[in-house]
Amino acid sequence: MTRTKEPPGRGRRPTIVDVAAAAGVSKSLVSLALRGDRGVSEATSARILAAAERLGYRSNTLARSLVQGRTMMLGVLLTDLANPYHTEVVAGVEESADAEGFTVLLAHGQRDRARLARQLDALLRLNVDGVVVVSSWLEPRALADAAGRVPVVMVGRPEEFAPGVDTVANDDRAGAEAAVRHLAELGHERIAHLAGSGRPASRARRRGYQETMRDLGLADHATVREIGDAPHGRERAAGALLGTEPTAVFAVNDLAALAVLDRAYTAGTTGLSVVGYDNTFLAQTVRPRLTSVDQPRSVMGNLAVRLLSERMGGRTEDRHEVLVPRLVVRDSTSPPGPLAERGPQDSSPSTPPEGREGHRPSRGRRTP
Amino acid sequence: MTRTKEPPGRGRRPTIVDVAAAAGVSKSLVSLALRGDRGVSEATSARILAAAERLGYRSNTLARSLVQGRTMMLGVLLTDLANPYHTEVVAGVEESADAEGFTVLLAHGQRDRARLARQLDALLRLNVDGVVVVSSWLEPRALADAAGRVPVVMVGRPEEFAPGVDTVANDDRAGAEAAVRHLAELGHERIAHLAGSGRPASRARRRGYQETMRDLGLADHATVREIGDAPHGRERAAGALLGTEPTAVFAVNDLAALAVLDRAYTAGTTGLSVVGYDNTFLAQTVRPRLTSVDQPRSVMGNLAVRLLSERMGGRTEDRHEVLVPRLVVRDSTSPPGPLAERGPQDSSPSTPPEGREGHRPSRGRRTP
DNA sequence: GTGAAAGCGCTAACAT
DNA sequence: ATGTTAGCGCTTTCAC
Repeated sequence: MTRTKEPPGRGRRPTIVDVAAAAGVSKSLVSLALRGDRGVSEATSARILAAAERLGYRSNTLARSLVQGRTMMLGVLLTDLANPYHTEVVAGVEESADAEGFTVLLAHGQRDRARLARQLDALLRLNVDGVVVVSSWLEPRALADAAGRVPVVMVGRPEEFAPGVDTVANDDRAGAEAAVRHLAELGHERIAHLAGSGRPASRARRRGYQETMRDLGLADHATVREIGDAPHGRERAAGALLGTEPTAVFAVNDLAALAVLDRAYTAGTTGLSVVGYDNTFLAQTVRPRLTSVDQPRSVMGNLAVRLLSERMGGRTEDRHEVLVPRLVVRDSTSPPGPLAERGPQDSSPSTPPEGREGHRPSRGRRTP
Repeated sequence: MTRTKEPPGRGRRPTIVDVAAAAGVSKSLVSLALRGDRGVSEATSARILAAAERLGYRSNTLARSLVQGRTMMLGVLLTDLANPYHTEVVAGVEESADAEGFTVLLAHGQRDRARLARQLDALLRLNVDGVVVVSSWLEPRALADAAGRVPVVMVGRPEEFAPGVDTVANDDRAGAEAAVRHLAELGHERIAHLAGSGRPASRARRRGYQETMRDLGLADHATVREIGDAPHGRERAAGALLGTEPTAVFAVNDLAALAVLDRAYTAGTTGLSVVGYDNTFLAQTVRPRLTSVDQPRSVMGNLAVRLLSERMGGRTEDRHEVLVPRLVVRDSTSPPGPLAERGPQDSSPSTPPEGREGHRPSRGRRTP
């Protein structure tokens, strides 16, 4: 029996049944017409659409998803909203998701494993059709667990590969190597490294630094300081590193690079070269503009969605994509020597202050 | 009849019915036990929980929400993921939402009105219980529309108040005034303004600038350049502004302030004072550290959630909260004169390089 | 071309 | 304390 149980007054939102009543048809027809199923006569279809419009009808995603068993939603779980690296990956995800007709929902877990797990759970309960995890903080266990229910891809370097979870990462080792080689080519020998703590990506960069120093015969000059958890850990470690009197520093990321420049400035040190990592917008915003290793963030986001669709399409073997980073050279690196400090120099607004490229991007792929 | 229609094999996720079958009880009992309803005997409850655990059961939010008529989800719609001002507001929203048991879903609309509207629509179709819009780009029309279905609060200065929509904003006029007065107190007279284009917040800051200049008897020195839409619009406008030879600049936001410093540096200008707005982390990251007007972002986020709960609690009159910003003084402002340039100076890591406060935060409230 | 009926997974009366 | 029954709003056979 198709009827309205109460006048569709303020508060109750119109349902398909209300539209049906208003148009004088059955609710099945409304459902069909609304999704443009041809097989509904022009006339009725028009009548139905008009009624829907008039009532301000909007489909209830919950109800539809419940019956269809899929939501056309992709969940993105991220650790750090404040990190431009992460948000640019998200932009890539959104771009591809849009193209495939998915709606993207973001969940933010902070740097808190428990919270991250809760947010992931919330996404799963919502029955998103796939999840992109932009974080290496989530425990492999939780990740694998989620992958048992829905396609999951993680962007970033995992502590260990979780079965069923695809990954997209950049080659941190190669990025570190490019940074160190750039400095060595400029003539630096005393190249120090300001390292991150613990996370897999940091470790890989550090390893890349050390191996490259060794390969270049500069192993004796290798010096590492690790950023601690304490407040101002970055500045403190940077200060300690400068105490060893390097002529150049490869920093684990752009913020660390800024801390080095900050300490150098404070100490009156001059002519120090610094390379960052991630090539966030900071790198082109601060003075001196930062030489930095760029990861192809939006490509990584695109790729994540592609991997998800492949899984939905039935792929079962795990896939681990590794993209090649490229060095972007700007003003924070120059040959060693006390004269290296730069004075004012024009970079007119009509010539965008972009860096010269070092490496060309390319892609590696491997399937264990 | 409680039975499983097919073996809960790989692929089909276990439902409450599966758990019921496994525990040998009815599905209602499972529902009750799962939500810890006392009124279920210890023994059965334990049996049910065990079965659920064993099957890896997780409730289906879709189904629950459909019947309950609410989702315990809050939607946050934001314009610009890359803007730290926005993300810090979001952090405030998350904090309060967590405390009230809501899950927060973020939707990202870019700076695109159409996309923004689509994302809002997606949130509504999901039946979120409330929406926080962190953006002043969405059309008042769409906003009011949404407010007709669910509580909506917008954070930011609206083009016009949309009926049914609460707002939370900072007093841009007062912030601008604080900035200009600070510069005047330092002895500046030739204080110029690098203005934003169009948006209500920019307009209010510009007005604040002009009125304060007038009040200080400096109207004759008031000079404004507006940032255009062209690429490098910021740098171009900053350059033009410097052409008028001000001794100080009040910039519409931190990025604009950086553009001014950049142009000044390039031109070899020395001793220029610059004040930014928003006090993003950039302000304390770059050299010189930026004097900037701070908005109480997390408080704004908290407040947004409070307004939402009030609406859910039945409030019907609109509410428009206006928070008072405060000036944070750092190194980019000093008395006028060519000698004002700063050399290296210690700010040891043990003394956090925080700014001295100008104004104290406080709160205004108004209900039309 | 259109309508009736069954159900998605869950909760919430209402029985027993 | 436990089971039965009716939906939530929608899609989807399957008749007419």
